[in-house]
Amino acid sequence: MAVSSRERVRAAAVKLFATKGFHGTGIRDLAQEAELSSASLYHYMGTKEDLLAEIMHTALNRLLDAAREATAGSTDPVARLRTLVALHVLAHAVGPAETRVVDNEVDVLSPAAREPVVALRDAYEHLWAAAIDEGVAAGVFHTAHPAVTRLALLEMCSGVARWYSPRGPLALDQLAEHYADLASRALGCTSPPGVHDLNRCREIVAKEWGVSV
Amino acid sequence: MAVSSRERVRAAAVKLFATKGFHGTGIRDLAQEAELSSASLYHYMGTKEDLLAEIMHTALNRLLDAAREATAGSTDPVARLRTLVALHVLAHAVGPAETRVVDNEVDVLSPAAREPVVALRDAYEHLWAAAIDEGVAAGVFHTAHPAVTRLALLEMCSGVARWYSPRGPLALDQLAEHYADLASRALGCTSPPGVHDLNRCREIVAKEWGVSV
DNA sequence: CAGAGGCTATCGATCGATCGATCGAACGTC
DNA sequence: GACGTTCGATCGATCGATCGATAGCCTCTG
Repeated sequence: MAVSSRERVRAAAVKLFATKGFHGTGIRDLAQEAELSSASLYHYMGTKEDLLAEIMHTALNRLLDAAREATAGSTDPVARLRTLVALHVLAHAVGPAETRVVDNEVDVLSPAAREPVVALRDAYEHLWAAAIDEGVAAGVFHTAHPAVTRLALLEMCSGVARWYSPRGPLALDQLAEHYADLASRALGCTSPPGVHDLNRCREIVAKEWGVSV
Repeated sequence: MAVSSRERVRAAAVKLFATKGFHGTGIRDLAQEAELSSASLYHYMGTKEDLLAEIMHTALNRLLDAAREATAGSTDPVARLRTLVALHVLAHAVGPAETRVVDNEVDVLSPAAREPVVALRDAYEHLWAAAIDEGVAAGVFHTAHPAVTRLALLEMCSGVARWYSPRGPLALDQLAEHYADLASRALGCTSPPGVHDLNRCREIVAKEWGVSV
């Protein structure tokens, strides 16, 4: 067997939840996509909501781990933020389905299931907040409302998952670099682009997401 | 009767579609929110999908009309783009529910119902594209990939509907101005902020959305 | 080595609940 | 009596989930 049933169920859920939404995806849709009976589905998952929550956990943990690894050891706030932007954009470009599920379906979780997911998201956003705040404190970023700017940039970068196509004219590394430039400029960054290691981001994405970038 | 049943049905749909999603909202949920029986709902709508499509049409037409009115007569691309950004942000801040429905539920429409909605959205985005392209041609904007930058800025501004709260520390006009600054900077705008008339945007939003801004 | 027992993976059939939608009837107003 | 508005009752379809059963495989035992 090339891929296990467990993996097929997960892949089916990511694909269908992303395109049709959680409530728009039926158990029978899932079963058909995974090439299993609807009864067999329950051998690999708890409830439909459990399946959604599990997808969100793995996706957010992967993003958080990747972000920590990519910025580890970097003290320059400008380079760190550019790295965070590039990684975020790459992740959303190579795994748009998973990302859309995480971004759009959080509200369908029950409060008990939502809480740890939101905590993971907050931990991730804290990396951005720290880089921005340090840059402002160091005088390399200039923004009147750092928290608002952080949200604006995050939304800007997450939007990539809603429109990017690998068949478009832009290669992945150009896309990531362009977004890093947009973010730097929006933050009023006066210093030169600096050396943030885009190749390191590509390697991490390739490793964590299991794709060639 | 303070508000007509027709208005209550529409308001209920906007609220519930925004918070629970189209497929997550049942006919009976709609009826309860509108204080009507589920049978009476059908006196004011066609199918549930018709109701969704009608909401999207009115919302997008309003945004498109407001954008055209706000930028009418303005020849300066910088001022025009700042106006578009400010208007977009204000609209998403005062009507987040309607906006989220338009942004998140387009895919649930059948192809026949989706087509005119997408056409409206394309017409609106064309206003942005024209302002950006003219600014690049005039040498006041500097961006290597204008189309990508347009998408990035649109996503950034639409994101406001996902987090803004009127109880936050930022007033609406500060928010709009801040986003105009972010967009100008991201576009590599070198000229001074210029005179884009934020008050005009506020008046248009107040008129079209029926709220005090 | 035979075979009993248990474990994993799968299924068809079916459960009660809810879905979107429709019907005929009753209400009040002109 | 015609019209606009509302409703209770109910339709067939589909929902998420569970049931008991089966087929294949591994392990332990005599």
